[in-house]
Amino acid sequence: MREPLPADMFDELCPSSLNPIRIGDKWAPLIIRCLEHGPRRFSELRVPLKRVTPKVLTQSLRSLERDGLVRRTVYAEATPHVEYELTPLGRSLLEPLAAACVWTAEHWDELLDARESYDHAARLDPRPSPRTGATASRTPESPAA
Amino acid sequence: MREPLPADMFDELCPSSLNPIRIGDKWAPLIIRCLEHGPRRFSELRVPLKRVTPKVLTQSLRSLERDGLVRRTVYAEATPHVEYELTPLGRSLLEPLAAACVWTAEHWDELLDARESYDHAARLDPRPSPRTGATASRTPESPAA
DNA sequence: ATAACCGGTATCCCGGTGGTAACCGCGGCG
DNA sequence: CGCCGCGGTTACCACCGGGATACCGGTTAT
Repeated sequence: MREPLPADMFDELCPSSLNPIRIGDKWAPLIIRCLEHGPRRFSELRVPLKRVTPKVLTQSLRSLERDGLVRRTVYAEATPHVEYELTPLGRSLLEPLAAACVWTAEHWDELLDARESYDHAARLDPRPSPRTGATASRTPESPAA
Repeated sequence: MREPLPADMFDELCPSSLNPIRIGDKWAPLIIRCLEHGPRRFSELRVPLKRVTPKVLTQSLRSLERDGLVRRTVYAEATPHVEYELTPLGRSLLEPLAAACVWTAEHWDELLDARESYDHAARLDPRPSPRTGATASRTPESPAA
């Protein structure tokens, strides 16, 4: 809980942006998962989210704060700092978020295969004008070539 | 299944764009729900999705097709037409999609309240420079006024 | 012949998201 | 004193999603 977040928490190739199931803006789900096990400071979050610039991280955090999913607390003690943590409302998102992760884990390969074959077919058949790509099941029109 | 889709299937104020849980692009979840009970033709989909221009609807359908979630079939019979239907992979999305809908239904009010009070506070306190907005819990710095 | 329907495309445009880089005030510390 | 880390902010900019409008080629209906 207090141990620092691992810098490689998110795979470089993490397909969150390609994932059909999304929560909030581009980085919101990753932020939520970073906060899953307790409050975190801004600079702590920057470790696993090293691809996120401070501006964008601030934007995302503000948006989450606005939606009541994250609470921002300023500690003005000797060493002042800021902590972000999930509100109960934010915690309630963990469940559907986990469900989304499960779906992705289970079907990611299928989705990638589908994309690959779709793109492959599109390269072979750069749809002339009336889209002859997807062959009809009954009485297909004459295929190209 | 073969009865036409209701034109008012989606509320004018349907907050899908504000929903923190999203699937695919802006219209994808609505399209998926339109296809939930059987194949649909392009012009059938345009009825409930009347706010979606044909270009954008085509884009969304192509994207879903590319991801293997929707199958596009051209029937070149006497009266040629096109049908879209969910693939098994697309059907598997219905479950997390429903979970997302449940979450939104349960927490929509909380989220709206949070936004309202956040925006209200922001108007009262147009953050001067160092953000004094969120009061610290211990040893808060002197609040404005 | 002509009009309508179907399933889209083509073109233009606009706004928002997200990225880069630089800078900032504050406090602590060597 | 100067510098660093913290937690950002500001300015600028490129890209892309999405919207508006118009058009299109084929087929059927009138």
